[in-house]
Amino acid sequence: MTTSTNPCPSENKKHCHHDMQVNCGNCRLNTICLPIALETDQIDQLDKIIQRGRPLRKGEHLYHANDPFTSVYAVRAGAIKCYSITNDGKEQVTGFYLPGEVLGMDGISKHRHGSSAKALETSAVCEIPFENLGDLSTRIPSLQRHFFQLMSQEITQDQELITLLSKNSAEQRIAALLLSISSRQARRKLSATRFRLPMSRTDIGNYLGLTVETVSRVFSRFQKLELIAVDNKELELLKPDTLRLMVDGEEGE
Amino acid sequence: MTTSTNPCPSENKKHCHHDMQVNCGNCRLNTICLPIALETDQIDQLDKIIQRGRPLRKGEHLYHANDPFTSVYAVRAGAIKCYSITNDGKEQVTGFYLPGEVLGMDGISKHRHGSSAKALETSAVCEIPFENLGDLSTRIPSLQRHFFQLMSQEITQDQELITLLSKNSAEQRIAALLLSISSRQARRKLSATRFRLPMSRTDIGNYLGLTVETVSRVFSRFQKLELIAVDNKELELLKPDTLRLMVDGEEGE
DNA sequence: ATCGCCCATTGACACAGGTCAACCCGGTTT
DNA sequence: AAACCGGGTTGACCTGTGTCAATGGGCGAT
Repeated sequence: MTTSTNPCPSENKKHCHHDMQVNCGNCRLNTICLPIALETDQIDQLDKIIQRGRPLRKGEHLYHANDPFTSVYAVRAGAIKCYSITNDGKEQVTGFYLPGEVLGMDGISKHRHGSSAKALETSAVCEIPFENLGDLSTRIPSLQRHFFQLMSQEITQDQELITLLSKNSAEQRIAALLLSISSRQARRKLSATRFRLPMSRTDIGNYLGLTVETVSRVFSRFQKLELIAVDNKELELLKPDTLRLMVDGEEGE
Repeated sequence: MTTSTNPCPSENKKHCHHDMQVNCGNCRLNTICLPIALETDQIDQLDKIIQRGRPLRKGEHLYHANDPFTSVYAVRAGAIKCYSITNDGKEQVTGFYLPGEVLGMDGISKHRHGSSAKALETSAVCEIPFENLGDLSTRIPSLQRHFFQLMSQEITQDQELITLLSKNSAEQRIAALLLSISSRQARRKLSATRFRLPMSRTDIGNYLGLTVETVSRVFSRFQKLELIAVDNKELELLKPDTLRLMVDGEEGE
């Protein structure tokens, strides 16, 4: 409920007293982030292992693919894009992470990050050293359970994306992405119908397996049909129900 | 360390005494399955919570989407296909699971299975009740770590599939699947170049976001180019290196 | 054997989305 | 203010894959 939307207005300063005050107990995201389902004193324990660095500026990396894996990260503000480079040198966007969401879990298996993570805008993240989280999880079973759930959720989401890519048209994919962002906005108690897209058209296309041109055309088409109103990255969903219908599509029947 | 490679040679018989004797300690898959990295006495503890039911016949379900989630499963023999039904009623294959592989982890987050699991041929699975596994994990940190790794691996694999679907041609997708099965064969010390595809062309197409017709045409083309030899479901990779090149593709350059 | 069924293959054609190219717009450099 | 640059939009055309339809082959049931 701060007046400024930017968590750290003086982002150039090395230390931002704003950030130093943050902890899981008072973070306004603690009902949707890792601490969910933890007791107050357990949150304090979790809090002790979490590290909060300086904010990332747009374009800065949180980690690179193949960096040794040490931590997972929770987004506190801003937006992070995860991507990997395919063997033939192309970028593949694997996900967008918004405040309250946890990224980096794909690095656990190989002890190296499987993808790179880059700030799409000025962002703040909480670093959660994985060793400590593992230890703590053996002492707080509900934390272990919750973390299992987080990973399982990531799997479910990836599988939904797989379905989207393998079965749905360009329009359906884009409608689905817009609705996904919308519902994640709602989870944070922000407007579900008006928001700013943190990522470029190119990123959207890359994520959804489409070219920029197609993304642009679909946006234009949606605009013409008055399903949405776009002004560059500012977006308003005018008829979310219609979009929902497109995604849940009767067409195939 | 058994002499027979097939854990249940007389697979038509309702009860196969072989199966009743199986435990993690003597299972020939224990170097690639869950017990990996456990001590002997820890394996015994794991073994105690694992349940081994009767084999599944082809077409039988291990669980259905939306069944309450209680367990994850390790395949001991045969092959399992996981799939979900999209909101417009189409099937989406989300994965094929071969011996030594663990499935069902997408159910953890919602306490319900996110997909259905069906035997592609006569199969045997080990059921691992998740509550018990969680408890045991708090006492055996290496088990917890390994299970985290398994889930992370599933995430990585899903992301690879996402990349495949969003960036690669029909030929590349199919080449990639063949190589994936090949390497999983090798992991089990079976031939990496000759094997039987347990799934139908339709399933392959569904999994890879292609139609049956396209799958069939690509198989024919590969056959004509003498990259593979196909006889219905029997497959031989004649030039795995060429296939590998197709997947790692220079083309885009 | 014969029937029926399902899976696989092949061909002809259509179309969604990719490719290539031109242009626009807002911001930054000179 | 001119030149530049990256991101976005739009148009014209092309192509890989889907769609539809016909045919064949394997296998279980009778």
